Amino acid sequence: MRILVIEDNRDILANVMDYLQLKGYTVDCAQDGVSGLHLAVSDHYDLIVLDIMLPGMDGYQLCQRLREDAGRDTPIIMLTARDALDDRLKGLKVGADDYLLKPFALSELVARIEAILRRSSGGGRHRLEVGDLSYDLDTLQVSRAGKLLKLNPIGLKLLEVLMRKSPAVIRRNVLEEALWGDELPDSDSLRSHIHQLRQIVDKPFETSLIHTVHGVGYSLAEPAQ
Amino acid sequence: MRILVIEDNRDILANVMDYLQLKGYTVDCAQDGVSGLHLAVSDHYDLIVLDIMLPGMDGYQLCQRLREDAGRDTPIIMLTARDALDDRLKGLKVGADDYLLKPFALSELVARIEAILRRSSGGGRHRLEVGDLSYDLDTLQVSRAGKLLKLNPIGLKLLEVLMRKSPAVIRRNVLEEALWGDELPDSDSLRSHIHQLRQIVDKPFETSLIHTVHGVGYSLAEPAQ
DNA sequence: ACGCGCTGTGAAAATTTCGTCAAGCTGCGC
DNA sequence: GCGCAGCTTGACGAAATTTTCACAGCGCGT
Repeated sequence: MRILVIEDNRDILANVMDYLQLKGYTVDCAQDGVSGLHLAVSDHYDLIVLDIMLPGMDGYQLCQRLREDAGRDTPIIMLTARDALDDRLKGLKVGADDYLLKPFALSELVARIEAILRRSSGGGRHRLEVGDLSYDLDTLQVSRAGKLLKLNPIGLKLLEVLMRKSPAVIRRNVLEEALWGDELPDSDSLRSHIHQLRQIVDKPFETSLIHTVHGVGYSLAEPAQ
Repeated sequence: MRILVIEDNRDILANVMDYLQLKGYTVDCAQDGVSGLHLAVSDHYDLIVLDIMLPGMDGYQLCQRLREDAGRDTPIIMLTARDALDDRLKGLKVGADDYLLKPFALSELVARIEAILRRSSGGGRHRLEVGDLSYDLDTLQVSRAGKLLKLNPIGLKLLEVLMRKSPAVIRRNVLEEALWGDELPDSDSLRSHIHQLRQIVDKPFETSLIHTVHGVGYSLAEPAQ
């Protein structure tokens, strides 16, 4: 479990980091808002401990930008020295998951962290559905009409893009970029993968969901539309 | 959802009850510790809002007797006017799930209630369970089908991550990050550890819980799913 | 109808990833 | 220093996946 601690007071920061590492967490830190936000966006964390008062950018702004600009829903626990009601509410309103009043016991922080991690790991079930086709993004299980389908990593990625934008048509170059980024293969292997995907997703069933748009790309949609 | 509010101040009590009923909860109340405990034991509630300072029996005693004598683990949110650290800790230690400092906004109380209800419906305590596999995070004991298993530190960590997110698939790099943070080993030693973990967790039993997802990572789940 | 370019199809070749094992390394208690 | 447990590394065959290629068929403009 990776935790990011953003706190400008060196003493508190060192204490918190030591204790969390002792508890088996992997801990990174930042001492100001800007670098904290940068870390939070560029790397993956399971939870963020965020001080309100920070040089550069305060905790509220950081939280808000992380949620709204970057679209991350990483759980956040806020640390605040003030106990005014408005501050607590403001934190929750801006998207924090919990708060802790200074001074706090390290054991209490850990209790909060565990509670939040328990909550967030259980709740997030991401799933894509188009017609009778369903794709669980957590377990990577794809099924159609109740039947489980076995897909390759590339097949999964392809399907994800197609389902996300369904029923829109996706251009070939967009699909290729989604699969390979900038370093795309010499030959046109996208065709082979679409073919393979069809074998698994469409072939065993009555109706086809994957449609080709000549000269443009592919789309995934129910026949009704 | 049934909520029991134990609070001796009539104004606060009336306010809280009105607001909670407005939010769709079924609310009962008590104005002293003894009748509060009686209600909590004799009836079923999904959550209890408990004031610390009560005539007859204070909140700590009530909480403790509810947990230890009656064996109920009904979630409890404590209300305290003091913000001394010891009081908060004492509440959590005695078995409360959360606390709220007076004065508080009713909207905040509801937010807390919803968080707790979400949490308690989904989760256990300091123990992870998947199928017949169980991992006590306090004693670090892992057992399957009643048999105790002996694991290395790395094995434990690996298992913890896999069980926490079960039945989701965990990507290789996430596992590596969880084990080694940023300083990951030169070669692919994750494979060796998975192998070792399998020898202990899966090999001696009928069914396998650890599954590899080629090109992605690993998952821990019951075969049924 | 014709031809060119785009697409579907199938299979072999190339590459990557995986399971397994054994040897070597490190830190630690004795 | 010795032995031990835990961790890392490298090697190998096996399995799965991805790429490449050749060819047939189709769409579309002329």
